[in-house]
Amino acid sequence: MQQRTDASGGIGLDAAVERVLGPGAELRPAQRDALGGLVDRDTVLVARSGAGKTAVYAIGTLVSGRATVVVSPLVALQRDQVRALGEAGVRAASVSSSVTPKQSREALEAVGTGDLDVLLLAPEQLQRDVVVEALAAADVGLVVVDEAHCVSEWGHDFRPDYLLLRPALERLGRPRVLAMTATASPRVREEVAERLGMVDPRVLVHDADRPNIWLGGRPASGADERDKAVVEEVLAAEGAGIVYARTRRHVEELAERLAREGLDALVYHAGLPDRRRSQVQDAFLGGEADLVVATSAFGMGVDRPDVRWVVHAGPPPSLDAYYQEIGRAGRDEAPARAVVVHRPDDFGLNHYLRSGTGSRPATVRAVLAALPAVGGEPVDREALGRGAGMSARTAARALTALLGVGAAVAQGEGYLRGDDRSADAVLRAVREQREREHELELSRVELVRTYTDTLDCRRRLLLELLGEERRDPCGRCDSCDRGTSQEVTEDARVRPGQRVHHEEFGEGAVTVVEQDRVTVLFDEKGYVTLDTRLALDLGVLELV
DNA sequence: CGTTTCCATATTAATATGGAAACGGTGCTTTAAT
Repeated sequence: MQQRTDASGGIGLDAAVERVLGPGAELRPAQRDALGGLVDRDTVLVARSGAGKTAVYAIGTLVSGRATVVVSPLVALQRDQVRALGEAGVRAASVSSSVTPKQSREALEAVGTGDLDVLLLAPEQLQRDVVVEALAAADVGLVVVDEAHCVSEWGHDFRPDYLLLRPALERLGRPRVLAMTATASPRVREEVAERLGMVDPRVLVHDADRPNIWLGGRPASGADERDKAVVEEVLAAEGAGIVYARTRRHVEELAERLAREGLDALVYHAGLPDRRRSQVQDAFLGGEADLVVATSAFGMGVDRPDVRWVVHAGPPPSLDAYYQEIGRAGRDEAPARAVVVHRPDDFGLNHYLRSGTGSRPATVRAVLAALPAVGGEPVDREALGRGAGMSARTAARALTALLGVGAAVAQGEGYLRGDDRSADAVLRAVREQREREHELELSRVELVRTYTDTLDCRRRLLLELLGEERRDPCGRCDSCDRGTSQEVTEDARVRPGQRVHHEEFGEGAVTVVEQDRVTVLFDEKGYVTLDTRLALDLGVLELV
């Protein structure tokens, strides 16, 4: 174990850099940027995988001499992360259902005594009192939210504890927060910052583009045509690759179809036993297998440098998700290829999958009734569940909705009413809020259609969505190859970022500009793609 | 939203049609019995 040196308990920056990165190594610009000011302000760091995001908090932790808590979504990856941190000279451990209670207890004690630098855990752990109390008593200087896009992508429905991170952070005494992700559109970045309760955060964006990945799209009219196109793509591709399908069944079908063509494809989805899943992932990562057909479950942790291509058999649920998935290709920076084969009818599934259900009204009503009135004594989640006659988990889900409309607030270690609106008024507000979110989600699904159908430069469209303005066509997508990409002229009337007003949809910001279409993210309505000339000339859309 | 499955009903009494119902993706948890 290394000796701490200076008075604050931390070691110097140079020493920390050397310990984490190795002798003689230097910080990359992205890392230097992120480290400077890390202790002064909350930070959202968007940097491509392989940019050394882990080193940022490892070094930050060693320098500050205080403990760091890392919220990491997948328990299955935490063991590797702990090991990697250990090799970098950082004392790390994790708390989860896959370590023994004894190990968990010891890890929490070690944080308290300053004998541990980094503690990794899933967001669900921060809803357990033993965990939060131990961490609140310890000297935690930084909370890192890794794969921070999960806050937005998973929080709403799938893993609601992501939305309860904010009150958990309050209970820890609001340490500095660093949210890290490889890709996120400005909308997702804003949501992450807001959901985590960041105040005036720094937003650092580095190298969103992956210029070595060639982008393409192939339309198909029927299911058979679509699958045939996928097989063609795979047959024509060289090197290791991933086929993404939307359902487990489709994954299995495609694997069989590829087998008939003599291609040995491994199958990966969450319906397989854990043992099989790790076998497949290890085989792919280890290079014993070069072809995997998978659902979106195959993703985080797939860090093989020489993946040469990614083919989507059907549209992804959002362009944020699409960029995540194709980002698994070409990490070695050698040429790679990403093709989406799309059929109009397949968008229906994404509509369903993105629709989300939310708590039943009766549940929301019961939780609301169980909350103490304004000025009362706050109750914790367990008590809330008991009071409402349901599991703490079910209650927490409804609580998230109530927090979202201000009908509930977190105070200290518990929750209470945020105002004295009637139950009917609150339920109406919850329903309206859900409808707004739903509409926004559906508009994100439709935005994928804008990408698949475009004749203009695909990369420019994707990058503009991610908040990077580009004028010149990229030269490495099918539109550019075909010559249908357009130069953006200096006198273009709309550019990304421009605020606009639409007579029906209200205020919004231009997100993507194509040859003759413009996509606007309206504050209330979500993403809408319009015919630029028509909208502007008829006065339907005005520049603000 | 679209596809598949299931069952009832219809008639080419063993297969066809149709309409209703079910299903579709990501993972954390944790307890009890081997």
